[in-house]
Amino acid sequence: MATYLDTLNAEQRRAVEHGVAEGATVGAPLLVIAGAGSGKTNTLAHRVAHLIVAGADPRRILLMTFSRRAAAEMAGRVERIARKVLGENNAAIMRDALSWAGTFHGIGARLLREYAERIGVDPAFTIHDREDSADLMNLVRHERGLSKTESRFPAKGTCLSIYSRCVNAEMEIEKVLGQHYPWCAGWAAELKSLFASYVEAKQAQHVLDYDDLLLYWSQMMSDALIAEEIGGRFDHVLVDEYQDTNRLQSSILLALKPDGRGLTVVGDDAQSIYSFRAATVRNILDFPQSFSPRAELITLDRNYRSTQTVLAAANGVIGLARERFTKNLWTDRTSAQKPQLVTVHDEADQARYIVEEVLANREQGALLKHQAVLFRTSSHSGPLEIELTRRNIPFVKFGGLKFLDAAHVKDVLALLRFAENPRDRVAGFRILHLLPGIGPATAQRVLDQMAESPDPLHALGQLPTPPRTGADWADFVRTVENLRYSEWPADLERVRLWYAPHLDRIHEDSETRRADLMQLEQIASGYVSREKFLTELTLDPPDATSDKSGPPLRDEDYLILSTIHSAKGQEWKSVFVLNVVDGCMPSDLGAGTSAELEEERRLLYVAMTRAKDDLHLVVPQRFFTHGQAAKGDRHVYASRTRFIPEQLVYLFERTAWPKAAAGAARTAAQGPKVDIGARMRRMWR
DNA sequence: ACCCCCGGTATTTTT
DNA sequence: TACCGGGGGT
Repeated sequence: MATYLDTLNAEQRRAVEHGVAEGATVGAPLLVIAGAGSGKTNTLAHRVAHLIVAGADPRRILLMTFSRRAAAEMAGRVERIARKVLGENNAAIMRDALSWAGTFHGIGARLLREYAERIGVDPAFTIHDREDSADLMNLVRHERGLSKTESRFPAKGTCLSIYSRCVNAEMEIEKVLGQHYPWCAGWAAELKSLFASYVEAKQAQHVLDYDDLLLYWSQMMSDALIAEEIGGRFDHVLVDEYQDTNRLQSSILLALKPDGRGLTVVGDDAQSIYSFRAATVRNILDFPQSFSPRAELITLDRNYRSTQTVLAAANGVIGLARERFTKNLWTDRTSAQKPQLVTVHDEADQARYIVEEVLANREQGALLKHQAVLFRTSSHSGPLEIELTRRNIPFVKFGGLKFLDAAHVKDVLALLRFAENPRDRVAGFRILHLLPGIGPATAQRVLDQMAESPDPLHALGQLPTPPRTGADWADFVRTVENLRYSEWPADLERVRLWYAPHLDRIHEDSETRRADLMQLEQIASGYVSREKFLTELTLDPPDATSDKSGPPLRDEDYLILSTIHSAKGQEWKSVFVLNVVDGCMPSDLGAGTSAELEEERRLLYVAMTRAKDDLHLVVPQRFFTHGQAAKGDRHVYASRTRFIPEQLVYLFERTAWPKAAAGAARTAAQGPKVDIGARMRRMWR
């Protein structure tokens, strides 16, 4: 009968079939503890498909994942499985089926848009990303005179982080300050009033920030009627990566399904790496006891991804964790090859080593795509990126700087957002500032006058031309008015035409930036409306940057570079981890409290468990320090990460690179050790 | 309004 | 180093 479940092991099958009986699909709450590589995604996809096959309405299934990418992948898998089982005749069920698959933030935005009128929110609200939020916080901070305090007041980013943690952890500000920002503890009262003003500013401007998408959702659920209505829309609620959710998210979940029936959460406490975002493993650990009777617990500890040797090393690392709740993973994939602990001279050699190995692997038939280089911090890949570019090896990088962070891209988006929501001052300020002759004072005045009017765009058209703006002003006003009623995607062309002269004026390299804007236009054409485009782009920015601009290299082969955070849930045949030294892993900045240190340990564990066949941990011995001339040689010696102490080294094969003989031959070719040119120049300084 | 210079400082990970 | 914010001059 259900032969499509035959590929699953006993535990996976239990997880898939839980609560599904003859004629019924909604069962008691379920917690699946799924170790790395234990077929978690596959199990969850099969569960959803199984529910549908058993009669659940796919439009009444809410599936929340950590990232949009994961949601899309999951929806695709579910559809493939279900279509196969249902046969083409019944496959119509699957049309637009899993419409409620997304991130907490994405689903929140959608629900809030829908319920806006009932909760007194403008349905045309725009969403601030992290940077916009920081800008607004800064604005308020200045208005309140907090930028000129006697002793230094926390910077805008810090203020926003504190605010964010209060919201997401559902914690009092005093407690947050004490636990996470002790150096700001003296400012509690000022911060409180700052946050009050920040909230008022957001409301006046019809703007929500990331945290609001959860907070408003959660608040909306405290109304019994609305809670019942929204909860009643879904028979099943499934959450992936539950270890990386925060208290606010768990409140929402409990409000959706107070008795837990129809609720499934999946996660692995050993892979919890987002506590800086207020995620707490308590959510997953306390889940079973949150209901009565308690939630069913199923553990998946058979790993299908990695070889036994890779797993042994990863288990070794996580085995030293201070506290741990999950069992060791096991596998029957044997291998003679232990993971490698490779000592190299410095970061430049690290890059050369990786290029050499990657190319050797490719000669052996492994696509570049099946290999990945992981690192703690986005900037760690700098030297490698240079080497890859030099050797003409295509790569795509995940994490770190985003396409959307580029000034010119933000300008264009700001104009669109301003047209969509003319009360959005951050957008308005940014766009007004582009006009020659308009500085902070004029921009402020314009926005103030707009804010007073019930129809801000009309008010804008009525304003006298500010001095020294000339034709640019009329041009601007006309463009905004034309954008008032969106024609999508034609809006974007309007914006581009308006922006072009400013781009040329402001930026030297307008040519390359123009290419980015063309790419943006390409992305935009994939969205059905301006509102959708702006919302989704904010909630799910394109997360890869490649070395080539232009259309993403879809079919081509390329090497993956990724922060460990962005590598979550993924796997590759070969994995290289950069800078496995103290100071990078753990990061100097994250080694403060023991909780932070434990999270850094899990981070290394996550990195290691991404590897299927080969794992290379690279340990550069020497780091050039920052803050010196380009050819300076001030450096520090680094030591292997404390997470792999002597007692674990036997789990690895230790190698050094370059091999001694090759090294001797190479020295001469290794680029100038003595920079004669620099010496000559220095003679005259 | 805008440009330039100076001094202080933070510096990760992401929806 | 790089970036920001402030101050001062045009």
